[in-house]
Amino acid sequence: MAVPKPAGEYNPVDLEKATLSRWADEKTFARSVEIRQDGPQFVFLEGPPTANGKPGIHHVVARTYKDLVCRWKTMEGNFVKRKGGWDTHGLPVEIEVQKRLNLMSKESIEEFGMAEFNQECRNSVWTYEKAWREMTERMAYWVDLDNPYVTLNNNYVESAWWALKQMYDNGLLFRGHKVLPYCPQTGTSYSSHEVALGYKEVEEPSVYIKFRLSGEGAQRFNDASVLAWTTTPWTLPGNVGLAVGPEVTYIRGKVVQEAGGNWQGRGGAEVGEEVILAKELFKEVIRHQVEVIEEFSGSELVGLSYHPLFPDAVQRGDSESAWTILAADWVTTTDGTGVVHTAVMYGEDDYNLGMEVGLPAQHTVNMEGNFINGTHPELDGKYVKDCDDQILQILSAENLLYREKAYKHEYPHCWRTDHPLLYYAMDSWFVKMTSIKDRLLEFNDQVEWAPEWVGEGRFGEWLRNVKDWAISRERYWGTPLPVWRTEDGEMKCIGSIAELQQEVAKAVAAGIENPECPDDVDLHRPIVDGFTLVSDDGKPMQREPFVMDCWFDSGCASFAQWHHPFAGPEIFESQFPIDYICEGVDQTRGWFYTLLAVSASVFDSLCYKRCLSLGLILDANGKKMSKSKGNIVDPWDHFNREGADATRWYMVTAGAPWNPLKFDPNGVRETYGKLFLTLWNVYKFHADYAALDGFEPSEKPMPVENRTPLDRWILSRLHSVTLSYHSQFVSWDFHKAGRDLEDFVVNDLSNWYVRRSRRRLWDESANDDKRACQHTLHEVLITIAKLMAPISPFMVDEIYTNLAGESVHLADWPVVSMDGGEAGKSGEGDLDGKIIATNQPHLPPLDVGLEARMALARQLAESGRKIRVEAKRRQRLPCAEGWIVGGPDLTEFHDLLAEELNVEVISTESDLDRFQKIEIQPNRREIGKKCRADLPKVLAELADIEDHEVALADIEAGRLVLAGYPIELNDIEVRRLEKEGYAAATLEVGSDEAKIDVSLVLDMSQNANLLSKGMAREVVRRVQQKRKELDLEIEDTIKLQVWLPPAAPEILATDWAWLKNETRAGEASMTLADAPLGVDEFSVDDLIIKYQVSSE
RNA sequence: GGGCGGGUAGCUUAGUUUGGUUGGAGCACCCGGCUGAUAACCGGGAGGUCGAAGGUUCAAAUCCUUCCUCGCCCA
Repeated sequence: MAVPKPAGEYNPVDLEKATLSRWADEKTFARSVEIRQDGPQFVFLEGPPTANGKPGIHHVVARTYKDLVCRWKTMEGNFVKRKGGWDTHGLPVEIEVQKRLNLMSKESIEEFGMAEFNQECRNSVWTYEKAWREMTERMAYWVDLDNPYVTLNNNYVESAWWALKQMYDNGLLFRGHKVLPYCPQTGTSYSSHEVALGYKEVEEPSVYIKFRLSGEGAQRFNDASVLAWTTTPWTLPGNVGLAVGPEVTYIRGKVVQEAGGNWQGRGGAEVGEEVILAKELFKEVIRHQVEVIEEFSGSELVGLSYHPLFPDAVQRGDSESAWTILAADWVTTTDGTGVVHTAVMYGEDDYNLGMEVGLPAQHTVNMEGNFINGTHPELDGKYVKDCDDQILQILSAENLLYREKAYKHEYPHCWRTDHPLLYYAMDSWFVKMTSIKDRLLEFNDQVEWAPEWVGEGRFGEWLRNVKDWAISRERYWGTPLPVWRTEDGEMKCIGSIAELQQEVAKAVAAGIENPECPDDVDLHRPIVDGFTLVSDDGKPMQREPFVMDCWFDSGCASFAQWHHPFAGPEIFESQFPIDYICEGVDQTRGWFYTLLAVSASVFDSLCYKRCLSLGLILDANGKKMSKSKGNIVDPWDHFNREGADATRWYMVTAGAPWNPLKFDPNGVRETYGKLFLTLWNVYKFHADYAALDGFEPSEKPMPVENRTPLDRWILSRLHSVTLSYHSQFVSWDFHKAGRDLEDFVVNDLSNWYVRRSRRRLWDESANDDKRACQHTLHEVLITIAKLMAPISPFMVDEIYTNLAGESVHLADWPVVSMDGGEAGKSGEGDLDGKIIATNQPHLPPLDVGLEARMALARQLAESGRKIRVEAKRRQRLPCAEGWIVGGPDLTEFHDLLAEELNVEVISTESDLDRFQKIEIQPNRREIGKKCRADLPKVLAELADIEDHEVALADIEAGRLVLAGYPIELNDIEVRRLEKEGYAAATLEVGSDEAKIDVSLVLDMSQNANLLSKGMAREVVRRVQQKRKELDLEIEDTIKLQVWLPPAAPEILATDWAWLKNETRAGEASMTLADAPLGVDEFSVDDLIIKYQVSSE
């Protein structure tokens, strides 16, 4: 350590840039990690962002929480590796490229060339890498971006292949059909994560269709029609079944009258026509007068056949069950007709039912979203969503439509192209998550979630309803699915490059031609598609033409970042499972899930032990930030104005991390002005005087117990605040920690300690008190720097480096871990001054009594000012005497209070009655317990008591009974009120059990001595103001003339001498003569005082 | 439609677990004071149907019920 340099002015942008280059020069990040390499591992995993989107303020929020925990854990002595990562595959990348090159269909991509297309994707992935890097560095997120994991790298892909092979070997990977939300524009089905991005409210036709019974059913039910309901008319050509609830009650009704004049839309029914539907929905659906002919249960309908709506659309094949009524227990009567139209290929329930009973599984819609030729002459080749009207027209013309009406509901849309998705049965690959659901739930129970309700509620709920994970995508840019298949369905899953090479060699040996498969073969399409493997019985095997859900990629990050298992077990084993991850709450079903899904299915293990789930970031009006609304906050606006420190501190203290953050640019401004400027000025005050005085921090300081109460107080406060800050960190309450620390810096340190200490440092001669103050400030600043370093790493590093000679990020956390975890003693309560040992070797002595007494002294100072205002006694006119009545001994603060309150002498007065009388107040909590409903009566009688002294004596003697209830001491509170003639205020201190009244009484009398002092202060105040206006240096002397009016109180010699000294007036005169024109003047107590200041 | 979280002053929020005197702060506003104290500080004022209604209770921001509303997630 060395004598600190003067601080200079605070310019956050310059300071932060200089700090960044110092960190770069001194390799501070790397060193901060290396010096802890023998410490315990704290494993962090970076959730990989995609670099083909511009980073925004919400990324700064997430990165702040990642960074602060890693920095904190590092300072605690842990070895915290921080490998960066990039998510580089997936649909968003493809869409971006497709838009740019105008390749909006799969055909056009293939025409363009898959290899070329993927090359474009590979390049596009890095579009904003520079912007990300700059943002990351500027905000001081310490993460290793020079050796990041990248999901497109061969090593990464190979690890992902390995993981998939594990799943395959564990029997978790299977091929099937699945009805998925599908976008014909992008040619892709979507995972639930993606679908979730595009729900929109839309109004669509909802229709009731008449299905005419045929055969036996027609006879039994007199040619009635079964009514079914749908909101997707385009699925009607694919109808092959109707589902009813076997337990549900249905009716058959006969139309007996024409519809009324208020019939809307197409459709209808003729008199004499008969319809069947659920009894419960009958009134809601039927708009004709109808005679109910019979009631029966759904099971009576099961097995009956009906006439297909579009007879040519689907071939019956060998299906017996096609166009019959089927039983399904999931049919409800909450909406529709109690009869569910079933189109096997276009609904999940439909598909499952169809598979169960053997309905024909035939598409009526192709992959482009158009009706297949042969469906219906008017529909063939048309985009299904454009056909709603036409379909209704066709059905209406054949009298198969009963009613149509508009229906508003949430419907999923493509999150990229905004087109409505079609539920569509597709070839797909799945991971059988349903079979490991119990393990997922067990692992989740072991995760420490912040906040808890995300883990228990949202995530737990998701896991309890877990579905098999559809991991294949009919796309180009992604990790290829490493499965090869013969035409008749034999399969092989490849788990490494070496295995691929072996299999290729085997195929070549079997006479199948293959390209080279070198060690660095690119594990992407179309290269891997080019390999044809061979099955055990010699048949060629082609790769399944899918890539994997890019969420599978990032779900592999915990091990694929280390190229596990190909890189050997050491690194992986030391870095798994993860201690801490942190992302937005939107990752609950995203990354939080896929990490667990992969680790559970590959390692049968949890993946992360702690997960901080962050709230969304909203704009200042509470609206979600989005490009389209134009309410995006650019982090650089703040980096370049208030600095990254203030931006980070604001984000952390604006609310709990898991709550939505309304990002208010004014809040950043406030944080800058309040915390950072204040702290800088405290630091500047210390550093400037330290430099001036040649303060050497390493010299032996005065023992704390010998320092002034003010010093001991701020040091004890530092201890208390540090402990509670630490325990708030431990319980994830970073926002509370930050707010408390901010309060400490602004109120305790700056507004009280420094303000009360200024004069100590102004003294030019060397003395012990000044040295003690320097050491105290030094120690406080050092510890504050350490505490703030994780949240806002710049300014405190400048402070710490100047004061301690090295970067704060190499320093140790000031709190050492304790067994009980009881870290946060607030220092309240114990007024008698017991010092509580906390076994914290790096913190100064804790003295909770001193803290409590100082808190009281400060309250008294506030009271004193209030007394003056109420008594209209100006602050600069001293009072002769003041008394503190009651409470603990505050002798140690009497001088301080006298100065604060401008009172000549403060003393303790034990004779309460000299100033005060007592008053009895009810303790409602206590009386309420015993009196219950009679409380108001008791209170009324209590209020009627006139002589409180007597009443108190009665209570003490057990004689007082109110409304029939004996009143005891703990039923009341005794208050003290000041007698008239004194200006006074009373405070209540202490906790419920031991409440004490403390009063401050001021003597309001005046005399010549007081008036002289008061007048001297008035003059000093104006002269100082003038000195400032004249821009004089503090040490400059002045020439001063004062002209007093004859009625003014005399300024006594001692006060005049004090005045000259205070204002550094070398030459000074004071007369009662008339002043010349043009000099300065002020008025006080209706007197005009004139003065002139000039520099000497 | 279901789950979760929120709704407290013009704005940002504490307090709600464990009911108890007059719901606390900060920003902004108004008045006053103080200052060789920094984009300061201190005192006072104004500003609250604590989302609404009902219930429990002597007593509800706090507990219960229903509803409204916003957000997220799911369907």
